[in-house]
Amino acid sequence: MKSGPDIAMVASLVGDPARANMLTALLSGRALTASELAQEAGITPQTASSHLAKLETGGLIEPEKQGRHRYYRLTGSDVAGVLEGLAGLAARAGHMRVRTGPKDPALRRARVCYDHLAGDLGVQMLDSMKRQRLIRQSKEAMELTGEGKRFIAKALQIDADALIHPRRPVCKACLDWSERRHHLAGTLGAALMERFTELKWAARDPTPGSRVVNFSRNGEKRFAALFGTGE
Amino acid sequence: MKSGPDIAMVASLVGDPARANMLTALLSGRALTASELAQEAGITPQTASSHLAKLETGGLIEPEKQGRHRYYRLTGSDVAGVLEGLAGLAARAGHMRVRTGPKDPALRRARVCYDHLAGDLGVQMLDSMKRQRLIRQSKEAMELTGEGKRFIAKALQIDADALIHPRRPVCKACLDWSERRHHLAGTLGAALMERFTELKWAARDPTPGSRVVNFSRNGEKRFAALFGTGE
DNA sequence: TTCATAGTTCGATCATAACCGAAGCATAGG
DNA sequence: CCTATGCTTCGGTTATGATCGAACTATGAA
Repeated sequence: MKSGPDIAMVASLVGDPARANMLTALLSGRALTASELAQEAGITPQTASSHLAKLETGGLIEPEKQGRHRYYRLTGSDVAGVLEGLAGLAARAGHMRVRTGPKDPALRRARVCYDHLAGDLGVQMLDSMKRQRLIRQSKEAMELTGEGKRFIAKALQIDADALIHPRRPVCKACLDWSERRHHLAGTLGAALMERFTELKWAARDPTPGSRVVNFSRNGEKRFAALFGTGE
Repeated sequence: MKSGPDIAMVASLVGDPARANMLTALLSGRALTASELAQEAGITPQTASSHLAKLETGGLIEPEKQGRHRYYRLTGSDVAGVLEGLAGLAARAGHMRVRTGPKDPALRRARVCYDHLAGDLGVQMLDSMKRQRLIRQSKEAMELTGEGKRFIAKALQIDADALIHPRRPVCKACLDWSERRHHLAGTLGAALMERFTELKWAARDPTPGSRVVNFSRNGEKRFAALFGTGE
């Protein structure tokens, strides 16, 4: 009787708190070992192993053997997209996890969303780029303008032509769960994030599963000079 | 320790097969009564009532009382988007539901995806519109061209300016799980689907939770004349 | 070789939640 | 009023699956 993809199968994989914690940790875009993920989820390695096997056969993550470690990563950005979508629904319904930790404000200010910048600063950046006409939003379409291309070349040494990718857009709006507005994804979003870390304006928090991005004093100033809100 | 939206909460709601069936039925865009949804999921009304209450407090569906009936609908197209995303992941991993029913081929040919056309014909239509330069896809951006505006006005009496909506794009690519390619969503996609039914080219299958779209003989011919593949 | 660490498999326990029968409200229509 | 229908609440049963202890395999280091 029933046909079509078995969405309950996939959703139930994400529906377990331990697995959801693991997947959220992997949203950082980094590959993590089985034990790191176990710690992240607050469970023993045995239990984690069982969960990871399920996630793997479910096609959500893929392993990479390296010595005696097994590194796991998300199988693609489409998985990340669905996870972010679920986060959006949860945030909209006001279903936050109760234990709000000390890192929460930092997470809301700046975090990595798979491979690009999200949070308050991420939203600010996209806003500013639109205001400065570096990005044009016509209807739903987002595009880097000529001025935008010159801007990223001059200020950040990013070649716009190098951003073109067969399977991924240059500019893409990504809904930010903490701000409930859009930030910039796509190859441009990824390139900018990479540039910020290269320039040491910002660095990912070193703790394994963390998505927090810490801006240096100088980096924050430079960032504000380019994308500041106080015009 | 943990912070952020509770994605496990939402995902586990979708993760139960009975609830997933209900949600999939609601993907048709129609509002369905509690008993229709119970039948759709193959469970008794008591059980369904409990599930529906959970989905409601989870913010995925909303009720509307009408006499002694309670009609339920999805709370928004963002919910539909996440459900389609999950379907995409399931299809990619090859996790189809085993019981492939007789309606399956019809479902793959043409179905409604919330409020627009999906399936083989939906993908064909978008392809054809691009080929005819009615829609231009620059990088990731999709836009209705001038020629496209004239075309929909002349052939289908759709006013392009009336499609502009503050919170919804005109053209939007939506991943099709059965074809693994994009079809057309957005206000234009919805308007086209509406036009097809008004013109009696196509009609939704009358059985409650069905997403199947049946084209009439004449409708299929007219559709092919506009968006046919055999050029 | 021996030891330590990373990860898995097995078995048993235990809690959650899906399910239905029966009874209880509410609305519509006589 | 009474009756039928749509839906919900309550209680008890049952099954699934998350969890961990213990034992096992594999890789690397000494």
